[in-house]
Amino acid sequence: MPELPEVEHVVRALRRAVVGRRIIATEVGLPKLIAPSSVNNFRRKLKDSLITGVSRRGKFILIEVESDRVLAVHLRMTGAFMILTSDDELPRHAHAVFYLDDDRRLVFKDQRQFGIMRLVARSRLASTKGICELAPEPFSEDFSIAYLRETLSRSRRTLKTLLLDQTRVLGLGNIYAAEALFRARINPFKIAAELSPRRVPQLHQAIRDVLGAAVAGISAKRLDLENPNGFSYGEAFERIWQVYEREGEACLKCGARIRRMTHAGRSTYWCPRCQRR
DNA sequence: ACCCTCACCTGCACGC
DNA sequence: TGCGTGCAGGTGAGGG
Repeated sequence: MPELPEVEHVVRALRRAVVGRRIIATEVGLPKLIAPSSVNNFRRKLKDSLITGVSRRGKFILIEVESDRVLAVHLRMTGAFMILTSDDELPRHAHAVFYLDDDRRLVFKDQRQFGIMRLVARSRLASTKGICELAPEPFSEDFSIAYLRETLSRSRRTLKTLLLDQTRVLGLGNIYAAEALFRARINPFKIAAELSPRRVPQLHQAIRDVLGAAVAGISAKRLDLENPNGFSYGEAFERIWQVYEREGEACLKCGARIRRMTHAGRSTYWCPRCQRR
């Protein structure tokens, strides 16, 4: 489910919940989750490790453990962490369980089984495939207007597709890509290289605004991993969705009917009046 | 190098 | 009730 703001929320919640805890034992019920590592190797390397920090790179959650290793986790569509006490029942699709030294369990569940976990040496993280190709963090100085202008100018893909490419623009997914384009009043089917240079700053600002507002909106909900009930991502920041899942509804800015089209395999929503070609 | 389509999975909502 | 279809917030492999 998650795009960068949701991942950031999980990182903060994990930080509160597990930093300083030691992993006593690990169980993995879905070997492909941690492939190509073997389950035995994975368990052995994590055994008795202190969790020293939790950070993020793009949509990867980085759980730092002793002996300078990092557990890089990607939630993909349906991955989620939760904290259980020793007598809570395991939820469906719980594929990895980390037993902590305070009698709680950190559980990774994933209905669609797309999520991945890789235990890598900290020194090799930056050169790890899947991570080394990622674009600059959207709130870093490296993600500048000049960077975006240069990136757009080199692509003949549509803006919608380009915004979903994590090696070009980091952090957006299908919802926030649509929201950012709406906010910038740019048509999703516009060829990236053909976007007028004077509109690049608007798009740049819209990307940061959408991601920033979502991070703030989720953070204000003060959700944590110990109380997963009642936690629906959609619910957490639904109010800021202005076009996503609003096909046929009136545009909040101009009243025209929001349209939806399948493009590059994904639903794309836009306002035909605010976001003319 | 680029870009598209499909594949990876389960589950849910919908129409017949 | 069941069954088929389409859809879901992500990405990677493989092909043109």
